[in-house]
Amino acid sequence: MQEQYPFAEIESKWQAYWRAQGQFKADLSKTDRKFYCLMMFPYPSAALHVGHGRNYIIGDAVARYKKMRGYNVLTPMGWDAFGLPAENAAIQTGTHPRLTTLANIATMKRQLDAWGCCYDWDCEVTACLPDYYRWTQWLFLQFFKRGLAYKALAPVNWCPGCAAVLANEQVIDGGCWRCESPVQEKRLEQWFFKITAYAQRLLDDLAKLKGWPERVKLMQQNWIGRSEGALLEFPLVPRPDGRCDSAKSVGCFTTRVDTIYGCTYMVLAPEYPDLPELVRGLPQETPVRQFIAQAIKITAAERAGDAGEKNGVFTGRLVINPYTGEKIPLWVGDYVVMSYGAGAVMAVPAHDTRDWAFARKYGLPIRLSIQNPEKTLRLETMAQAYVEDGLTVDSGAFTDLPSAEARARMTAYAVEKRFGRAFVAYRLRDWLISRQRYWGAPIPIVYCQACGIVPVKEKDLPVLLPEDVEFKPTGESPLARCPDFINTSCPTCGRSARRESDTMDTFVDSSWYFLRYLSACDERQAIQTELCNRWLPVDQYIGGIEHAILHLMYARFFTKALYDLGLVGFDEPFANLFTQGMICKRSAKDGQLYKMSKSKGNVVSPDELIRKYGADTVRLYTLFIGPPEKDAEWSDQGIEGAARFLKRLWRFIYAHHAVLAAAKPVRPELATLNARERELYRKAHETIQAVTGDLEGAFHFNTAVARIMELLNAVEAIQLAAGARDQEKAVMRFALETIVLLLSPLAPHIAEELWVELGHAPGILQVAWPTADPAALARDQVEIALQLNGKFRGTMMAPSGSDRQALEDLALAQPQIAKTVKREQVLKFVVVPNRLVNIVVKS
RNA sequence: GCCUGGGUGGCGGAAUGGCAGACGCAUCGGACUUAAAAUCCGAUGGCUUAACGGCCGUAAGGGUUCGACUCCCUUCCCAGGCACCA
Repeated sequence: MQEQYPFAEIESKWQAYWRAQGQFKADLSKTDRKFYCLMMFPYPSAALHVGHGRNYIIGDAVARYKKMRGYNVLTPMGWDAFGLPAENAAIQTGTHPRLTTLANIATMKRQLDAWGCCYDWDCEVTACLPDYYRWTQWLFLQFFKRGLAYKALAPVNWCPGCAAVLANEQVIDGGCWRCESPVQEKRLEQWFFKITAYAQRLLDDLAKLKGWPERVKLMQQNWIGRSEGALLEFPLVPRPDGRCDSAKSVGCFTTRVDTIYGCTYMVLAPEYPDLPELVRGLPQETPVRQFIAQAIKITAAERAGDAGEKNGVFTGRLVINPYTGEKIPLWVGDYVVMSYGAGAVMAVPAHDTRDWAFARKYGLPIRLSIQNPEKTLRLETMAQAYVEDGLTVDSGAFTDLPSAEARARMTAYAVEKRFGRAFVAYRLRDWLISRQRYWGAPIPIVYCQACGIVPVKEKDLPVLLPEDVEFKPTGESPLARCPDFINTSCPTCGRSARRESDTMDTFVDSSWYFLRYLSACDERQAIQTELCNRWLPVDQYIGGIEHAILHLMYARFFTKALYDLGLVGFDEPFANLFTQGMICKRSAKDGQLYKMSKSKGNVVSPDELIRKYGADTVRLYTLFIGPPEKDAEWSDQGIEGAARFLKRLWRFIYAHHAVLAAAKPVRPELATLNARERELYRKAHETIQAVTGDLEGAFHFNTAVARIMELLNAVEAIQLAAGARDQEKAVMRFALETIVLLLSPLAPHIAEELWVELGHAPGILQVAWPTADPAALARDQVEIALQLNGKFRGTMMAPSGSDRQALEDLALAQPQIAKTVKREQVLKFVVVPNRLVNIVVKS
């Protein structure tokens, strides 16, 4: 054993050992005590930085810990390898995305190895290779067959930066999730997955996800946005010019039917499909058309940013309030959203903030239909809408009912009179999956003049991405300009036809990869149902909070759809989810704290740090940096602490190597230990207990590392001499072995090496995780806190398990108490056995 | 605006009703060294005291309790999610 901690040498040695021994090869045939440990697979950008590392280091620590606890652990890794950055790089440099992607994968794989993160590489999947995307296409066809994939003309989010459309989930604050360009609304024909068909199940089944963070479930719940209400038809008053309308009524969705008697007008969204027809030939046609043109032009971001200012125009048409028979004006307004509910709202200005503002602006009537419990609302004195529930007033047969009851009875009335029904609206929209870009899985569809939209035959999959393509983005897929790709024959009639030129959103690729790991090399089928049913749901999923809605909702949707298709026998993919916080670093430019990213120029490369300190140091610091679910600031100085700790551990074992080697390998006998030995022995067991609790429960790696550091501090406080008693040597050896074992999931290389130096056979992962001995944890004497009227007044020692009376007597006998307090003065003793005595006296 | 988290030394953080500040970073002092680095030892919330000690202190204010960083109420601030969603 050498004096200096030779991290570089031992790290490559043990990495080779793990690989050679196949330490992380899962035996898929055995599923008793199975543990599927999954980390979100990375997008192969240029290289990993220490911020990415948190995910893999936590995952690796969990996998190693579970292995030592005797689980059959599956930890696969793969690559979310399709995506825009590689294509954008190709536009700039001319290098094909396939080449840069594969080169990046090689780099990142090397980095993961260097970190000591171990995976079963036999299960590796790479989303951009035909043997993977072939099955992504196959799944698309299954969805298509079931009507879950459809093409529709719809207003979509267009990102001018990426020259492609985006799904709703990919629009953040009106901008593109990737490049932050303001998103524009366009009407385009696009492919969608019918995720809304699963809205209710996605919502309901959140309750099943006991092992998910509450905030992630809440975010999904908000995103799905379920609202219960009623769908009501307002009959159209016939046109003044006597011509006919194709629609007889205008439907609207409301959650507040109870306010209907206060409804004084109705508003349509500018995009309302029937609107042009409704106004055709009327004097209002021109102003309405102008208004529509203007409203549609402004982007979603502008609309959101300008919330508050509401604009609209009268359509010249009237509708009839089906409850009152009253004729009310029909308006068009830019505050009504087409894609929610029915694209129309019944306006109750007295009881809705937006309607209030609109009515005030355009001088529309305001009528009170809900009274507050104090019955103090007067229209003349109201400064804003009263939006709470209350009691109905001036509501005909429904007057004087509590809001909830009014809603129930009014909805029932609508059903009875056949002008409405109860309805549930969701905020969730269908998932727009087509992208006008090259580097993705082609959508396996063919357009035939005669047969229309025709799916590619399954036996003809994959639809291969052509190699030689002009990448420049124009808003049309580069594939559309590739005649060899585009021109094909119809799978049904054989006549000449065109291929779909759009590719799939890369979130499609990542919605099922965790299933493919179980059969990565299967050329006959996408998913091995039996195997998946035995290994899933995933026991522990680990990834970033940024996917709380995006990937995590898409993957849940896919799993449910595949369940319905009979391809898997479970309907939730991830039983337990852990979302780690991001690693941030101050920017050298402006001193602000940013998420580590290449664009901010604040990345720290692991390569250099591993060269300087070793992988174990980087791992230990990454785990110690703070609570893993919270964001943390990377500190170049902080890592020194982790480095010092490992060096101290190494040096201590080096310095006592001979003594320890000479020690008889005996288990310490409690009864024969002296006080000092007993203390260290207990500390070791306390550490086992604490660290196990930290790893088992909520992944408190930061406190686990702190406990192990404490144990080393206690060890170092004892100078073990060559002539020390056998018992002392035995306790010392036990404490050191405990440190090494507890450290092995966190800093595995040094743990393997020191385990061997302590005289054991190689292969610490095969060693059982230690358990704390209750007898060793027990104490004869305990320290008890003394309080006088709740204020701390020192401590005293007492025999463990002393009863209340004994503790009271002992407390009164303590000099600092006896000085000022006599028993007669005591009003009350508060005794917490083994912890505290509080003496309450009259003050 | 609504919904979630948070706010503790110079810094990252620990403690979830019972000795606030574990562990680490930084800083200061000392040892070793010709010197420096590395390493080791010690100090390190504020005020006060010659000292023992005392008082104050977990965003602010109030409450519950023998006892509150922890529970409750009010306010402020920060972060995240949703947002003309009817």
